[in-house]
Amino acid sequence: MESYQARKVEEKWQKKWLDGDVYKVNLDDSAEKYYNLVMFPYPSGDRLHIGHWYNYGPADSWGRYMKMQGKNVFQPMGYDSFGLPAENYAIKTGVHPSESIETNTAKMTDQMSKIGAMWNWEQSVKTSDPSYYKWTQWVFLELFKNDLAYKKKAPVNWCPSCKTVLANEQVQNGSCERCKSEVTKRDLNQWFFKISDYAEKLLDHDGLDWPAKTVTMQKNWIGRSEGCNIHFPMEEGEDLLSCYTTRPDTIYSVTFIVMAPEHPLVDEFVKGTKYEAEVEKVRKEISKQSIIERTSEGGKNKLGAFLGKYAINPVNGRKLPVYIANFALMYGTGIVMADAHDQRDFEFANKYDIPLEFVISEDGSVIKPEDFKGAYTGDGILFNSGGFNGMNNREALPKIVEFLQNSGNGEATINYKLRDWLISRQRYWGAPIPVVYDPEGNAHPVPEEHLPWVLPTDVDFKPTGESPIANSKELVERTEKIFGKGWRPEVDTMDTFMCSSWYYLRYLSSGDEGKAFDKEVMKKWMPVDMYIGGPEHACMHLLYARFVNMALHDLGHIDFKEPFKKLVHQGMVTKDGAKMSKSKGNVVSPDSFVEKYGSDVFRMYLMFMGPFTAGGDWNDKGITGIARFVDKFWKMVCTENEVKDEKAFITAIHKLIKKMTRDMDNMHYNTVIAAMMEFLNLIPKIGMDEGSKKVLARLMEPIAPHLAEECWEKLGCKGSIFEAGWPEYDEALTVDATVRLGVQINGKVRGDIELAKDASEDEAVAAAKAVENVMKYLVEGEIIKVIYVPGRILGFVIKPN
RNA sequence: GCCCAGAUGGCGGAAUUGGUAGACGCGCCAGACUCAAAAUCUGGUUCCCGCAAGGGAGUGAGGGUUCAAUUCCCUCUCUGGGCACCA
Repeated sequence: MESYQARKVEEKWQKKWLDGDVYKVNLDDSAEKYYNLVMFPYPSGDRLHIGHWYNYGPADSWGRYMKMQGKNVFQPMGYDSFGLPAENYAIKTGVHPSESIETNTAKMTDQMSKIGAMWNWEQSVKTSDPSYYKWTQWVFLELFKNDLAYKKKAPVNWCPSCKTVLANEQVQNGSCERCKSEVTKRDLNQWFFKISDYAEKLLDHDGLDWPAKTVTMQKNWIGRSEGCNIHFPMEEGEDLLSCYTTRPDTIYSVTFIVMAPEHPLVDEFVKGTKYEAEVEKVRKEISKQSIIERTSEGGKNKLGAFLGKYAINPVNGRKLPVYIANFALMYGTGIVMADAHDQRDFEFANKYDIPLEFVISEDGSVIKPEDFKGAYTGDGILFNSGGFNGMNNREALPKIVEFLQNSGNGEATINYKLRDWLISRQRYWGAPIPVVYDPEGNAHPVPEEHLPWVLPTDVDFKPTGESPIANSKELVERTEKIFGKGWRPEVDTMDTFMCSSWYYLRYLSSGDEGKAFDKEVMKKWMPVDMYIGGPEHACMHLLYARFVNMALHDLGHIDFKEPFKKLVHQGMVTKDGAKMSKSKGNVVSPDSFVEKYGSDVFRMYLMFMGPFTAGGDWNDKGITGIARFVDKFWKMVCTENEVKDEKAFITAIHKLIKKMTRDMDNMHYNTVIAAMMEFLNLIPKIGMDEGSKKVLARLMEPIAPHLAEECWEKLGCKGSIFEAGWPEYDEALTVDATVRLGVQINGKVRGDIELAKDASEDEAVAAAKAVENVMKYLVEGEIIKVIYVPGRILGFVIKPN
């Protein structure tokens, strides 16, 4: 018998699928909709790597499983084609990105079709197409017009290698998320989105079926903290220093104040005084510190300077010297009350000889900082705290807030770590920010009729740190022609995360150039039912997309708040337990394996390696097991066979459907495949029924689509396998007539017995006593307890004689 | 430092609500076919003792609850991920 010819078969079906309309979607179909979305790739010139396959293969299997259940599945695919990868590739090869994007996406589309996935290419998008970024610009303008976008001069993250600014989310451990270079700070005039306005809404994940870990990561990133602003009057003058604290219970211990070096009041305080020179010097030193030095690692090196001013503690009148300090950030109010109950303050005070006082101790007895090596950060009983003496500090906390509030010296406040989203980029290959400036320098939106506000081509796109399109004559001429002499265009482009924050809506427009998206179609199709992609996007893309979606909702454009109902992250494929990387030289390239075994086998082996969300370890030889299985399956279909044991066969097939259904529901593809293997191993014993071959083919459809179709055809079936759908099982038929169960004596297995599934305890005990090895132990003592769990276990507890 | 996830044979990994640990696959061993090899097929394969029947140990380490623990509780070690001077 001929072995399964994977390549020939797959080529045949891929052609049929591309030419036919089985996989085309009718968005108006009345069947239950299912929006199955995978994070789209950026197009590179390279072949698909194993990560692509691990993402797209199993995701397609999920879509097929939904389609087998009769749902109208929408499974689009497109390209995140603006951005650094495409631009860097263009710089390297000298080919203009707009050209390389065309060739690379065409190549990639071809490869992705060879996975044998049912992508809806008719609804594809490319974020760098003017017909797409026209609407990205429209979204920007909607935010701008509604006060959710603004331009501001601020110290921002700068990547010296990428020569552009980065959003906070793109800085990881002080390094650029993309190129790993160390990020520095620069004062620049940049565009921001007010994502911080949405902090509270973004914290709410109710109704979302997301991994708990991702939700936690977003919550930590947003960083809500409840505290209190306390106002300290200056010794001289009218200024009030407002300090944010989560520990108002330590207010009586405050002995000094620290301010962020960037705080605008610092200049006011030292200008023209004898402290100015020293403060300037220290500030310069701090500004030279990298983010890492100033934050995590620099924790040991406290640095600051006295401003020559004093504030007054409103609760006890103490005179508090005011300092700048490197550890004080522009978070909260940028001013911090400092005391001996905080480790950082404690270290700073020791370095600069500032007095310290405790107000909390374990039992309320008076303790002195001089007797301690570090801060007292624990809880306890208050002392030297006016009317709050003797109280537990945590119980006193709300009362102190109330006291401050009543005396006008403070109020409860909530702070978030989430900062506004910086979207300007000083790079060429991105959507131009659709803003122009009048001769006075005021920003104006480019009216919608002039969208797309196209990216000029008459520039050198190599990054210099200045925006490349600043040198475009065409852009300036265009601006002056439309708006008048002296008007100037914005020359920064948008963060590509902006492009990808709404693409799932654009897919549903079917490329309509007249509007961003179709309200009616969206009403039916959104939110996305299943979103599959890497966990690295937890605090970037997934946060931005939720924000943009919520903003569009609040502006009345769409009627759903959350874009992604269910989210799943695929795991990582490793080689010998290690991350694959070019530098380690342990990268597995899919091509040769796909060439040799076919796409079904390759996809199935990836799914077989481990649970989808956990990933797995690639083994060059392991894939042969799947190849053998596919061949075995094909031969089983081609061989005439008959059932040898009717009862056992029926039970086995119903059990198989049940197990595969349950494991498919949970994306446990590894055990789905194992179940089918087990069934095939059973056939020599129980036989195989001709009619049931069709059932097996249907079960294989999601995980090995080419093979399934070929078998379907071979078995003489007409029409799409999807019309037959996913097989159903009868629960009553999944139960074996007899069960084998272990017999335990004092917790140790001493034998096993075969019983009718509903055997009584007496029958079970009788059967057990017939087992010689069981009896051997039973006679050694007196049975004091029998545990019988039908179908599971029979246990004896005996007391030795 | 804080938070989360995990640790099971030579390897990847299975194990409904606590109920015969090691499914399935790789690898390995033996056999069949072959002049031979590959491919394929059959059997075996957690470790230790034993010809076998069987016994002992065993799911990162140590304790606990239970007739029974990979599963529940406590302590610890290691690995991966995230956050990190956020007052």
